[in-house]
Amino acid sequence: MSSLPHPFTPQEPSLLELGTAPEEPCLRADAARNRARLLEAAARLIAEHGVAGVTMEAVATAAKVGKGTVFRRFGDRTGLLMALLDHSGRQLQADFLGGPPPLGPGAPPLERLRAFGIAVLYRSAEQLELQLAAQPEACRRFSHPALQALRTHVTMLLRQIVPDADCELLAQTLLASLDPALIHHLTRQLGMPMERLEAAWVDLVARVTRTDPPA
Amino acid sequence: MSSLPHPFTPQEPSLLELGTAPEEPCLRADAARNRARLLEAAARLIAEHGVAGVTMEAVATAAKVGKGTVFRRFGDRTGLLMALLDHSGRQLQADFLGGPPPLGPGAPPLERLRAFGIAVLYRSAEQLELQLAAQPEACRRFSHPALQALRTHVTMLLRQIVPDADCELLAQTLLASLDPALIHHLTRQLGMPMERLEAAWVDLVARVTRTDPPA
DNA sequence: TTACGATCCGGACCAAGGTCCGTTTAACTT
DNA sequence: AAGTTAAACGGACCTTGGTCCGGATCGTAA
Repeated sequence: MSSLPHPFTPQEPSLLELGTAPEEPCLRADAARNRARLLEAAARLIAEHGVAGVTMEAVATAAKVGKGTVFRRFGDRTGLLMALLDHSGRQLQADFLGGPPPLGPGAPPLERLRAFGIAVLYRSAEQLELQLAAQPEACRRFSHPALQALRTHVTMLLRQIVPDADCELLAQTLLASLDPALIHHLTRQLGMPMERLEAAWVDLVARVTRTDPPA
Repeated sequence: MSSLPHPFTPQEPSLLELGTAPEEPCLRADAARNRARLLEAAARLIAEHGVAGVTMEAVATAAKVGKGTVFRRFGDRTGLLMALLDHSGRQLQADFLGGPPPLGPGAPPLERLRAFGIAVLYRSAEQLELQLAAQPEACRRFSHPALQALRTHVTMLLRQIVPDADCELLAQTLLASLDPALIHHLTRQLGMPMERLEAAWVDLVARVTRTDPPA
């Protein structure tokens, strides 16, 4: 894998200010320097050997730094990848918070929402390799036979209810809202009661299948 | 972690018929025997030490089998966990394919769809530990600050458009349909063009925000 | 400038996932 | 019953993520 041209080619001159330690108040001089070095090295490795080439040891070596330093700074491999991702993340964030319409303020909410989704869509389509590397195994869940069965079933039901819609993709969305990881996050980490999730599901189904656009 | 009672307590006597090699046509006698042994051992390990205790070597040892055998049979750790999950997966599948209404055939599609989501919801809520273990890192993505910003933004927009709805959860759903891994799956593995995704997003937004009296 | 404490660095070390290949064995043939 | 072959087995071996702690450095205060 990854012998084709990689989407992540650092053209920005000021890669050093990439992710200026958001949460950590102040970093000791050497720590900050090493952090920058590491991010630069990681970006270079990605450009040269693809995401697979970003081994913690390789990054450490390329940055002329000890392996332990990488882990102390970024926690783990995922943390490092996330830090790299943070850059474009903040870009998009700035765009819809203060940029020009229709993404930024000024346009009506509905229009902004449309533009938002499309922006995310295309941004994701670029950094796929990196995005996926930060979430190992992330795509296998979609091809799991059991899930495919669920999807087929939901698609079939949708076809009977809203024949005109893109039922495959609608089914994907519905199933995405039932993702175990999401449920875990909502109930365990955010403390939402199951009843609320249940109500939200029923409401979502109602909205999605409401079939009366009088044009 | 995982010192509390584990949700996965094998009470079923016939654990051996758990996942009877769905795709692989026929398994050699010894292979089938070892497969069963491995699944049994894995289930026991989970019950005793939680999912974290399910080390490939531990499973192999407990099943009195070589490590290589585990990998040949299940591919990797995720594969093994998936195989364990398959059981309840097939159960649910049978329920909505041939079970009694409202889940099974007999009820109107809309009602079945509602019941379906709720069933998945509660099933997921049980096997969380296992589900999550099969998708390492799966829940970290939700707490990532960049994603939180997106969510806040979408929630805010939704509040302006459909103030009566549960906008937080609606936002979660919308964002879930923009998940990078999902986009990758749809475009790369299923070959859908971006234009279709874009259209689906616009349609989804329209459906979700359609604000006409259901009553 | 010196002294000192907090912070950081480095790389040896460990555990666990994943690979490889020579050996064994089940299933089928004659 | 013996032979043949494709498949399965086992466990040594490699890689890589992650931990640990003695020693080096930075920032600061005197």
